[in-house]
Amino acid sequence: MPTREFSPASILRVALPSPLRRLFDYLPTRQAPACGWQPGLRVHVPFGHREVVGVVVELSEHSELPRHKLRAVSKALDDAPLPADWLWLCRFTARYYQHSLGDTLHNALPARLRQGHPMAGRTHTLWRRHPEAPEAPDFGRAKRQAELWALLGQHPHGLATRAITAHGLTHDVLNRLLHKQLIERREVEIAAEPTGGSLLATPALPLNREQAEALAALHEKLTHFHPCLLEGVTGSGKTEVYLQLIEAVVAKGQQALVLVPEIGLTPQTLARFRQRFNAPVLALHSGLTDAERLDVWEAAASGRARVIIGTRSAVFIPLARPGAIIVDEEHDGSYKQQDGLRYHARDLAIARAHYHGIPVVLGSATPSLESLHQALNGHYRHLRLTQRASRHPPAKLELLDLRHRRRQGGLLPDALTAVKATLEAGKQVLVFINRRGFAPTLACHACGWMAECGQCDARMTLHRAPPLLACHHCDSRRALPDACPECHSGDLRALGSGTERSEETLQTLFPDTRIHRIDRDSTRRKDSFEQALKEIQRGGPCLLVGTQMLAKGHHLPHVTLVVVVNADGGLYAADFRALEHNAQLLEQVAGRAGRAADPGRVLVQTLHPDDPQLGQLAEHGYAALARDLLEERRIARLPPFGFMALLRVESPRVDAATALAQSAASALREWLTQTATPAQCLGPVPAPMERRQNRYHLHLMLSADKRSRLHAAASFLAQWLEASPDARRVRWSLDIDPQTLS
DNA sequence: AGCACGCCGACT
DNA sequence: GTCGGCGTGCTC
Repeated sequence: MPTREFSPASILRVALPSPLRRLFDYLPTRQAPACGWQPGLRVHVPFGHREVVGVVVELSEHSELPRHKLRAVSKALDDAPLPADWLWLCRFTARYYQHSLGDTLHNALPARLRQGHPMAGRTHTLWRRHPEAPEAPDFGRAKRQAELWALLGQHPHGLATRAITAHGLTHDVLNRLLHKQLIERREVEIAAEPTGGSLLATPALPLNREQAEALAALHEKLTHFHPCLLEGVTGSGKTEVYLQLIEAVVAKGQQALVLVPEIGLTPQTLARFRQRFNAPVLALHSGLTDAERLDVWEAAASGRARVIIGTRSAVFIPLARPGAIIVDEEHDGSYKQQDGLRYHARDLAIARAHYHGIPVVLGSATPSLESLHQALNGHYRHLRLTQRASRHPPAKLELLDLRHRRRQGGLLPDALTAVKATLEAGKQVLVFINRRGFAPTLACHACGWMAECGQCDARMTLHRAPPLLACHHCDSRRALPDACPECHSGDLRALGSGTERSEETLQTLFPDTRIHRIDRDSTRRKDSFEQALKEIQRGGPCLLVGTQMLAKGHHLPHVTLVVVVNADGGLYAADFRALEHNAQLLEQVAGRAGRAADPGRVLVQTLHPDDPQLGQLAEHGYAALARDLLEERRIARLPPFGFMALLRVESPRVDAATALAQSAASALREWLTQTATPAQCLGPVPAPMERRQNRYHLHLMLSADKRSRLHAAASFLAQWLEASPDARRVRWSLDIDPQTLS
């Protein structure tokens, strides 16, 4: 076999699924794979006392180790390397986030591939009517068999097993018809499946002037790296711009990758894309089996899939002919992975678009300050959509003073009056409370005792259905005490209110009104959320009580009043991003009001009605507040004007965590001084809520004005930790560009 | 991370 | 006697 430009390698440098941030050298097997040894080939190798799957990333003539210490690869798993774009992105990610390359590759590979299963030659079973079967066989009383027969009649090219079982038909029914030789099965290689026909299924919608301008701007540079911020108020038609951009990309024979937030990948979203394009639109969502995930991977890598929609991890999908990347709701927190490899999918999408030389569109009604900054300083193209389809201007926030005033179910009298009027007018009301459960805690009115979690520095939340105390930071639960455990008084009271309590109180105030509570507890059952949404979208007066789940994305055309029970969540928090996130959330919630024919009202209850920033948000909206916040960040040299990395250290033993954090800090400070690196090291400090699940958390903050300096310091820190024996006894992780400080 | 090795306590 | 707790060390 010819090896082309690759000389017969003497050493294979392999990345392995291990936190160790280095490669491991192996000797090649006697016979090379068909393509010769190349970076990107998966291999089985002996590693310590076990066999693991690794990826060859370099070929070399020499090893640092003496030859007799090297072991040989057990076997090559592929006869062609993994996609080059994928490999590039993984290497970039590992470097940027200071993470082991082997572990990064492992994370980014579909489960089947990381388990060592072969890439190619996979087949689907398709079932169809036997060509020689009679037209209308008699099934007698076998209703299921007749049903299957009829179903296959509609699909002359055959139907996949999964599609058949989805109709409620079992393997047993299939086998019976197979036995009677009425149907036949075919194994079809997945790579050979047809790719769909004409481009447009349903016609594009007409664009307004702003949409047309945005689209024209995107069309200008379809063959270049072209980062764009599409800042469009709720209901301004961002999705239509995405769809028409994708249309252009697909028409050129290229692929589009669409990233959506975790809760954004709904059947409706998917249906909207699928209806629009009569080309393969594949979704990567949590409901897929490992085999299906691999199918999507293969379809994207081969170019058969034309549109791929997925959440955070979809940024790693390989693309044969990339044409554009879209990041919808780019400010959404779910794009940042919060454990292990802490990558930000939006940032990787930009890096990827740069690598491919293609446009990337970041869409949001409430852009992150990072993206807004890049748009304002000209690094990104700034496209704006300010007109709402409904012609009503976005509702202004009306601030209601919570101080010294009675409330029922969390609502002030003015708010209740507005609720009553709205319901009487036959419209819907959304009550937004960012707290699930019945009440934030249970307190003793006699001695002041409060229910605290035994494992966390946190109060336990009172739940009513079922009745218990639950910690929202760990999985501990407790039965409700009959009396105060401290003073044995029976006067225990719920303190404050959550969604359950508001629902209950509002139901007594509006006994004839249908109330839907939407939070993580009420939507445990698989499609209960979908069901509730359907009912809500049909119209008719009702009350919606819910958390963030309701705030994001969902189209609620009959809601004309939104009440925010408490807007103060982020106002005076320690986390410098809290206000940005709080403002984004408020704007999103407010966007739920009056999306259809009727204008909306948004009532925002607050203990700080005179707060200038809340006032700015209420009076001039998110865009105005965001510019103020950017100015504050500039003065404070905070992101996006400075760069940060956060070392988190945790251990069940507070002394071990503290000792490591302190010695890491002094090692880093010494290094900063010696190398004269202009970067700052702050801490270590106890993390907010220091004890969680009986583990103690400490933070060491690194900051610098230039990304390269931050990178150098973070790189030193990671190497120091990896070499430190003490670091093996505690858990630590380095978070580059942390999104939250908790 | 995994996994083996090794050294101590409390069981059939 | 040995089963198993987790501290320590190593992985090309």
